[in-house]
Amino acid sequence: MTLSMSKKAIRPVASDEISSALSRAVHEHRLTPGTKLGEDDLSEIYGVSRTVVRAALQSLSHRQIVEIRRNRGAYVAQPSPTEAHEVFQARELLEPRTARSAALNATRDDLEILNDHIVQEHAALAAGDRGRALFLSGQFHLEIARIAKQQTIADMISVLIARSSLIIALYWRRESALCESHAHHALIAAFVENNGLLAEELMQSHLVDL
Amino acid sequence: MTLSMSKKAIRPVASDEISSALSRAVHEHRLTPGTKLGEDDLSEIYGVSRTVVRAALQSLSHRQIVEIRRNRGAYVAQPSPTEAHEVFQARELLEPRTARSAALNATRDDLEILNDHIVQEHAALAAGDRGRALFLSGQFHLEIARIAKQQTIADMISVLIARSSLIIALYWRRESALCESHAHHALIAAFVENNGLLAEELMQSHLVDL
DNA sequence: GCGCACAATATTGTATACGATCGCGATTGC
DNA sequence: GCAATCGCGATCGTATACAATATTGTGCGC
Repeated sequence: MTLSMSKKAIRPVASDEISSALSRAVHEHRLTPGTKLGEDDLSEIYGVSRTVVRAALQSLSHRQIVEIRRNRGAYVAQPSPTEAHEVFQARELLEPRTARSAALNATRDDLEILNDHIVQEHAALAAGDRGRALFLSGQFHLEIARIAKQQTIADMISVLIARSSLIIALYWRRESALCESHAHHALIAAFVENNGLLAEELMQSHLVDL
Repeated sequence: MTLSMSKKAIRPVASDEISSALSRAVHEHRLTPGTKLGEDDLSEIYGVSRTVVRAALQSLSHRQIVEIRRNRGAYVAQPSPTEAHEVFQARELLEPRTARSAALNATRDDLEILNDHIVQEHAALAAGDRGRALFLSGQFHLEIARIAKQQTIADMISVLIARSSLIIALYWRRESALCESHAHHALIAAFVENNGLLAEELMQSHLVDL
């Protein structure tokens, strides 16, 4: 508790510390779909009042990471199969073309960052931290949207990635986190030679794989 | 006050009554970009406490309709030119393909609804209610996403349309609301004959026009 | 006359308190 | 013995109160 107090003193920032913490927990599959997120519990855990917890939960609910049922509380969302299809169809609409733009915009620094993502992902996988690997894999896609200098699209992709993580938690069976690495490597290769069309096609087939 | 109490009794629903009311006001250009939305003012106007007003404002801020500056208050968003481009690029990515799906899915009832939208839009325009015409024009696009049975994409388009309304309020000069009607009519025609490719192209050029 | 500093005011951020609603379990009637 | 209902506990929704921060107005000094 002393710790949380000191952290709060250091950080005059807002309540979305909590929402991003929860978001990350969902990304890393530390919170599984259907988990109840009681307001009192969270306010106890984070050492703040229910007011700020509610704000965080509402934020997550807008991003469809949690579902708020009136007078029932907040639960980690459980996307239906229909929603799952919708999410990946949306990603197929957004990401390939964004990858093309990114391939044309990518600077040397950008490539460095992307490579770093993959390195960290491998490290996490080697350490057995599958959740963190999954999170980094999502951040890789998000980074591409950022490189394409499309903040608006990046925001949309960000929520789609979060929902994808939930979908994976619900409907995934195979341990096919490895094949992704290859796809990501191939994407970077396309970026290196500024091959927009190739990047677009690679992203397309990468998404179809899922 | 008795009135508001009874209304509250009738409606057990939540606080997003306020957020949708504000959203609509923005859509219809009754609230212009940069307008300050004071919490006390709104709570007075709607006869509720600041708590619920804050929730509504946060909701709108997540949809980027209002911008919340810490300890400064909430203001109707003022999209930068960069953001404006991003919004329309995102719409160009999403809407043409969605229109194609919609053209293939559209039932007779759907066409009825779309026609009704246009009729109402013309009526509003004839009545000089340009704001309402603009709102209905946006709803037309949203309806297409609904017809395509893509709720996820529809949600994204919904926020893009809202932001488009802000962009129009900021950067529009010509009174070219008329040409839209023609484009929408042409889209319906493509829907009638289930011509997906035509619908996609029409939507594409329609968006490029803006 | 202008600028800066300080105080007063207003507005937002956070916490707490109270009322409403839902779920669950025990009790009672059939 | 089973089921339905009533009551209790828990949790959420809303309002209000308090604290922190920004803004504005005023007065003093230069």
